[in-house]
Order: sequence, then C-alpha cells, then structure tokens
Amino acid sequence: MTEERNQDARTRAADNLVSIFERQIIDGTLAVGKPLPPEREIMQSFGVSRTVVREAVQTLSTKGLVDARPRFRPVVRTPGYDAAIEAVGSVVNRLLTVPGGVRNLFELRIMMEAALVRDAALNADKNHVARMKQALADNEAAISDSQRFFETDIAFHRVLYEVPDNPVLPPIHQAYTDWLSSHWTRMPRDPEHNHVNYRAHSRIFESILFRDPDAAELALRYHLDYAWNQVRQTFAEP
Amino acid sequence: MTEERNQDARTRAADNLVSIFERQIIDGTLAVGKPLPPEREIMQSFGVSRTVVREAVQTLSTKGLVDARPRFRPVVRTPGYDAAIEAVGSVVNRLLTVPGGVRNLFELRIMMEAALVRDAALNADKNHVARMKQALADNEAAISDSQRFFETDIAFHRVLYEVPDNPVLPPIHQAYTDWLSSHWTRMPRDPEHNHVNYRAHSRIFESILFRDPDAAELALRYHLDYAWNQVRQTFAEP
DNA sequence: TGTGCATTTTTGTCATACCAAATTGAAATG
DNA sequence: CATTTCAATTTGGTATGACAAAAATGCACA
Repeated sequence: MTEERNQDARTRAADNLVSIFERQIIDGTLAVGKPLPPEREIMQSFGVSRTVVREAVQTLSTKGLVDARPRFRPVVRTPGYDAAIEAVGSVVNRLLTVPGGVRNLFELRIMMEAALVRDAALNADKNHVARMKQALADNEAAISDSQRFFETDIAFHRVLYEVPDNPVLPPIHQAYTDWLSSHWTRMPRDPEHNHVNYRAHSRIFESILFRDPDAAELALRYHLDYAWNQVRQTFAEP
Repeated sequence: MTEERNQDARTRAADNLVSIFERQIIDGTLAVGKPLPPEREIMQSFGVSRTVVREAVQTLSTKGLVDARPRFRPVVRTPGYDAAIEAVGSVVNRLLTVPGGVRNLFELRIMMEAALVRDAALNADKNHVARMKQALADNEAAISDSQRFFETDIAFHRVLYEVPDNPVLPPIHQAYTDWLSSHWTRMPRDPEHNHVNYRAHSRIFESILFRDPDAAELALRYHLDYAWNQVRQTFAEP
C-alpha cells in the first residue's frame, strides 16, 4: 500500500492518530458538526487496530475536540471557549483540594472582577447599564429567598463579564461559579447576609454609574472580601 | 466486592473507572508520585476488561491527573496549576485559529496585566522591585540582539505575575507566552522596535516605583496596544 | 557490596467475537 | 405523498486471547 511506517517505538500509535485528527479538524477536512467516520472505517484507512482508533477518539473527546456521547458517533465540536474551560475541569477540582487552592482561585477572581468593574465604570454603555440595573432589581427582589438570591447574585456578576465584549470572559465567569459554587453554597445564607450583599452590589452599580473606577474597584473588593471571609470561616482555610 | 452491576447502558464502563480513580487520587488512596497498579491487576479488582482499563488510564492521562509515558507505568501527577494549563492546550490552539481568536486572547492578557501593574504599583516589595530592575537592565542590554530581547521581554513581564504571590498566575503567564509566542515571534523585530519596547518597559517600571497605579496601567496599555498593532499587521486581523 | 545478565512482568498492539443500541431503509399506513 | 412502523444492518462498548518489545526484577557473579 502507501507508506505508513510511523512506529517510532517511542510514540503510541494512538497519539499519531490524535494529531492527524487534530490537524484535520482545524483545517476543516473534518467539518464541525459532522460525525467522525465509523471506527472500522478509520482502522482500515490508517491500517491500525480498533483498539488504537478507540484510544485516539477517547483522547479527542477528553480534549474537547469531539463530542462523544456513549453509543453515538463522535461529532466534531464547535470551537468554543467553554470547551476549553471544560477541559480543565477535573484538574481544577483537584487543585481546589490542595491547601490554599480555593483561596488562590478566589483571589484570581477578585483580581479579574476588580479589573472588570474598572472597565465597566469607564466603558459600559447604556445597554450594559440597563442590564445591570435589571439584574440589581432582581437581586433586591430576591433578598428573602436565599436560593433565588444566589442566582440573581451570579447574574449580576455575569453582566460585568459581558461588558468588554470578549467571548472569552463569560465562560470564565461560568467556570468560576461552577468551580467555586460548591464552596460558595455552603456559606451561611440568610436574608441578613443577602441584604448586605445586595447593598454591596448596589454600591458597585452606583460607582459604575458615576464613572468612578476607583470607587467601583473599592466597592467590589469590599464585597468579595466579605464573601471570602464567609467562605473561609466555613472551611477554616488559613 | 465481587458484584459490580453498574452498567447503566448509558454510561461507559471506562468513565466509571475514571471517576473512581479521580476520587482515589484526590483522597490520597493513590499517592502522588506512585505508579498505578498494573492493568491486569486493575481489571481483576474491578471486574472489567483490559480494554476498559486502558481507556480509563488514557483519559486520566489526557486530563493531566497521571503522567503516562509510553511503556512506563502511569504515575500519579503532582497537582499543579501548570497541569491545568496544559490540559487546555489543544483547545486553545484551535481557538486561535477561529476569527478574532488571537485578538480575544490578547485582550484578555492586556486586561490581566493592567490589573497586575496596578497591583504591583500598590504592593510590590523591595524584592520584587529589585527583580524588575534587574529584568529591565537585562532587557536594555539585549536591545541589539532581538532573540535575547525577546527572552528578557518575557522575563520582565513574568515578574509582574509573581508580585501577587498567587501560584496560579505564573503558569498563566507561561501559557500566554506559549500560546501567543508563535504569533508574537513573527512580528518584525529589530533594534528600533526593541528600543521602543524597552522604553515602554522602563516607563512601566518607573510608574510602579512612583506607586502610581494609573500611570502604570496607562503605560502598560500603551505598550501592549503597540505590541498588538504589530501582531495585527502581521496577520491582517480585523 | 556492586554489577551484568537472564527471567519474568507489563505495556502496546492486533485480531476476533458478541451484545445491545443506533441507524437505515423498506414496507405499511394514513 | 407524507408519515409511521418495524425488521435488517451498521456501529459502538466490552470481553478475550495472543504476541512482540520494552521495562522491571531478581539472581548469579565478581
């Protein structure tokens, strides 16, 4: 047949397949949304066993390049920033278990959102302001309902990630809430705390309205430091 | 025990194994640095075929939880923020190929570093300042050597990521340079541009010395916007 | 005690088989 | 002609067995 001598004895055959598919996915030979060829077909065209094919597909799936539901043909996934986030999921979960892990991630979040509120204070347009106002109203209306308050809380913060109009940011917000929510939800939640948090949101919003980035950053740090203290107490993190 | 009837027919057996191993790795049953049991041992203790075991191990490897060099026993990996970054590598590479991908990532970087220089202006201690000064000197000395200038450029920025003393940040810097370097390196590099960039670094450093976060942010944005224009021209990105 | 080699494990790969679920296409139905 | 039904076929998930090559092991030897 054609030449297929690529067994380096140092590299796995499956890894070769993976890089080939990665290339084909990027250059469009394998179109987005279309399924991969059947495993038996792949093994023939590459001259490898099905074992190898399956391992390759498995890797592609874990990397987030294809969507491989059990029993269905793997489908080439739409390139999206959420897929990237998803790919780190398990590693991050492990990081959260190491000492200081939650703290480190939370601090990163504070730093990001501080930058975001500054940006919002400078660049938020009428549309964004309106959405923040709405989110804030929903937040206030939910003070007595801790579950709904939690959701509207997240929604308020999400608007901040939408202001810069960078599609990378919303998935990052999603990731933060996913990763930290299990800790977040354990902190004491009652109308009193909710009220404090609503007031904080309110101050952030006002500072943005006044186009005052310093005040906005200050208000946000105050807000998230308060939240962090709650989380810390719940976990007795140092 | 011997009974393991958990085949939902909706879930892959390998996925079950993966979650089991994930748990065992997190709770320490599988110690960091130690190899996983031999495949044949695993298949016996879980009552699955070797096919399944191999797929599970493959997934763990892709997820970055174990280090699986070919022909060697997979070793449980030290939890590290670099492993997380590594896990997103292939997805990010794909993102860089979509329209505006480089731009979005670069903007995220600008936002991050803007926050970092503000933080440095407020919180950098003598140690950090000394290292920045050293990095700046190295940078100046390399103006005539574009290759070395590139390296010292990166080193200067890296110090910014070290100031907040958050172990998440340096790997992020590493990731940025890895992902964007292929684009970065294609932009025109000559002593003249190097000089401009050195001057920019210098201004950033001075602003940090003066404890002036606004000036620092301004200098950094000017610097990175300049850099972005170079990259953009090289690629004709919109 | 340290070292080199033969033996045993163990991984990487292949081939084959079987079941159950998904897909397909034809037949039946409205 | 469009739609539904259902049986035949395809395909993915898993199991088993086999074999070469590389790694781990242990033993004899210096």
